[in-house]
Amino acid sequence: MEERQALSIFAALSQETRLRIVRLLVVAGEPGLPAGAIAEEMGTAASTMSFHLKELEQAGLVRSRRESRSIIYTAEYGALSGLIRFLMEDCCAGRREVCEPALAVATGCCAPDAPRACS
Amino acid sequence: MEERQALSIFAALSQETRLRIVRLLVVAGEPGLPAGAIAEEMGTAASTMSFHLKELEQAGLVRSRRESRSIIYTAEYGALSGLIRFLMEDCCAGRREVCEPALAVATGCCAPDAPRACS
DNA sequence: TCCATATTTCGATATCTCTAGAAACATTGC
DNA sequence: GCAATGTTTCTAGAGATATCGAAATATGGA
Repeated sequence: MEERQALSIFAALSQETRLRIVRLLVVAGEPGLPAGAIAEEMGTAASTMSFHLKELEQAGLVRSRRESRSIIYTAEYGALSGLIRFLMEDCCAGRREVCEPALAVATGCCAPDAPRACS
Repeated sequence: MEERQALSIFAALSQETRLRIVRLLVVAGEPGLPAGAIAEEMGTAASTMSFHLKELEQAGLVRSRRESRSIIYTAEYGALSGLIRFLMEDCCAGRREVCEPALAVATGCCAPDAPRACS
């Protein structure tokens, strides 16, 4: 991942509503959620939600598709794992203090007998 | 890591100069670098650098100590690994698409025969 | 075609962020 | 005590961001 996209993703995730949107969409999974449902869940005006969703889409964190009258948003898992990779490779440079704790978490998350949720 | 601190860290890292500062300090390691040296490296005014360093310190990404006339800044590795953990545990919830690629990176980074740098 | 629904774009406003010069503060050495 | 050095705080201004109502756009159904 290039620095420019990482900066863009950090900016996108630094806003409370947008972080909650990403969380919501990650849990929602493949089927995703229509913009209106997200706005209702967050308690914001439709236009405000549209603004935030555009930010997230431009950062590459979500993808949208039209389905009849609705526009359905889904999480882009690759952007999230790419960001984690960026943090480890960029911040690990020359040091292991960052990478090793991350390895421990990832190992716990992804063990064959781990529950579906990683926390 | 609490959502509040994660938001604060995302905001801190969403600014190009600050991201570069973190990178610089991670590489600098334990001895750290004085504010003036960082400002010179980045080509910013001392007051601007002070502003950014304060942001980073408030986010918990760096720590400062006085040494004679200089103030030395060092990276807080725990905040970085904590952020990675936050991303994995918060975004992995119910899904493995994020965690598994992260595990692959971390494994490569931290293998016994891996070079000091993780990328 | 016309109306209802879902969402985005536009316009305006309030707030926050970034920048750097000037002044203030802290430390050291003479 | 005084000057030099290193850093922070203050102040101000330019630019970016977040919010929402109103208007515009797109789709589906009667």
